[in-house]
Amino acid sequence: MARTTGSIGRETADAIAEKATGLIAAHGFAAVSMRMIAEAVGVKPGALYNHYDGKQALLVAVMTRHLTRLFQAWSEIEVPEPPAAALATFARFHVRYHLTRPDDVFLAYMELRSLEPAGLAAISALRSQYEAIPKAIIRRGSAAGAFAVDDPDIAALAVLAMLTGVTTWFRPEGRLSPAEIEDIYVAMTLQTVAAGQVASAAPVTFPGRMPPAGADDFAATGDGRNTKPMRNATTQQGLPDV
Amino acid sequence: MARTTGSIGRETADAIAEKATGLIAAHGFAAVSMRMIAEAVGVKPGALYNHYDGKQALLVAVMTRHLTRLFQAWSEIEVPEPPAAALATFARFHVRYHLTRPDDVFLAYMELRSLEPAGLAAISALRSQYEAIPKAIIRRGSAAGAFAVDDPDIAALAVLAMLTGVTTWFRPEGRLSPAEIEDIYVAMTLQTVAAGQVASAAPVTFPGRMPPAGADDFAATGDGRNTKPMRNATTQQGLPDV
DNA sequence: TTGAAAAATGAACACCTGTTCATTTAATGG
DNA sequence: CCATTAAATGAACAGGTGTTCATTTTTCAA
Repeated sequence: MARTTGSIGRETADAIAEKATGLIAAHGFAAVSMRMIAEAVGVKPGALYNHYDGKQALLVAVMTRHLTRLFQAWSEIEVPEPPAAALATFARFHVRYHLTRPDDVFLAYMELRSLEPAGLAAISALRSQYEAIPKAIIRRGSAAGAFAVDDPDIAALAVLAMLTGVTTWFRPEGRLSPAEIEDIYVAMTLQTVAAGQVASAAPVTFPGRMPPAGADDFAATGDGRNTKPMRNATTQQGLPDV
Repeated sequence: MARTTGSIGRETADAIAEKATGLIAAHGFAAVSMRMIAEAVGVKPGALYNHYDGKQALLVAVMTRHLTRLFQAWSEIEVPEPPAAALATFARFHVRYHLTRPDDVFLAYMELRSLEPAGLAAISALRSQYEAIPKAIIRRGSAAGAFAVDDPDIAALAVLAMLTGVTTWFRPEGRLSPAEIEDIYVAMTLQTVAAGQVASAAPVTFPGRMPPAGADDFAATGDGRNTKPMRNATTQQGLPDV
């Protein structure tokens, strides 16, 4: 025998994934070429194909790597039993992870559209698995009366969106430290699902057509969305259809 | 004189913007070619340049069109005086608009990275102007004691992220109608900023390194983010630095 | 109907894309 | 040290990119 697999190749493969993550997060998958990635790594384009089967495979690898790490990190967390404490723990974890590796998170959430069917199915499954964490906590807390939400699953998705949004404005040189940001988001998360308040106060009057009459040939673009007329629901009063 | 400007050109220009919006929202700016847009419109690629100066100018035009419409729609809304009602009105407006024109919203939030400096400055300014709406409401409600938030501006951004996130899972054929979804999100928004509760209960124990030790050459990718060590803040207890 | 201007065409351009492959370089177990 | 294999190279490929421009077609005011 002679040279063993992965002696130096593992390092290069990691470097490729790392540089690709940064570039794709910054410019988008389609905007980043294999030549750009190769140059960032310090290698010629052809070398990338010794480590990944192609651009699409690289994207799948990068996303899988991120989600695997995310699960690994969560599995190491000690989650307290009470729903409120559990949700607080999750919120803190999620925000901290996002502030630590914003590129990975951003990429995994944004480039699903760049995945071909095979990879999409795999990554979507992992993503759903992660979303199941806050869903389970909120469902449990809701059933136990610790939380009061209209719809536990939607509340979980709303909380996730809120927490994930931190990456859109966070700058390390900003006025708040990561720890302070964590505290703020944990508090807001708990408030969002908190029991003991009637939130739907103040009936809202909401006049006016909503979608400003745009080009009249707009309908041609519609893909069938929003065809169901909006009907007034329980807490609404006199809200005209759109 | 002869033929007047915009006789038929306005329609084509609108069709181009409309088709471009849908395609870019679906595949990303870089992944959509001028030839794809032209074909969707039913025209040859060269014709696009009779209406827009180029691909970049088209993106700027599409975003400006969306934000202009958004402001126009908001300006037609009657906003009640009390902060809670005002915020509820904004939340309902925001969710409804997003459910009505998800492509425009998604594109405007996601393709900022595809803008060159000139266009970026213009669009960012409009975006900040929109974010100022909930910021002002929450600041006012916070000062008046109607809301209790740690940081009004961050609360506004968090609420916006939460509301905008509705587009990531909404499907018109889903089990909830748009009106029901509006109600749920309005309620959650009000809860998020609600006064009268101590949310920061349950001290969280949070062991373990957070960023799972990845490639050791990761530092090379860092762009300076997260260099400040995380320090424990007020509501935290025994949370180790990352 | 005529003439001028707007709009669309079709072909061409220089360049960039992902990917391949025979060849060369480098590392390592025996 | 040497044979073997991993890894990197450099050149090439077929096709796609944004954009241009002279020409043709369409529209409408006079």
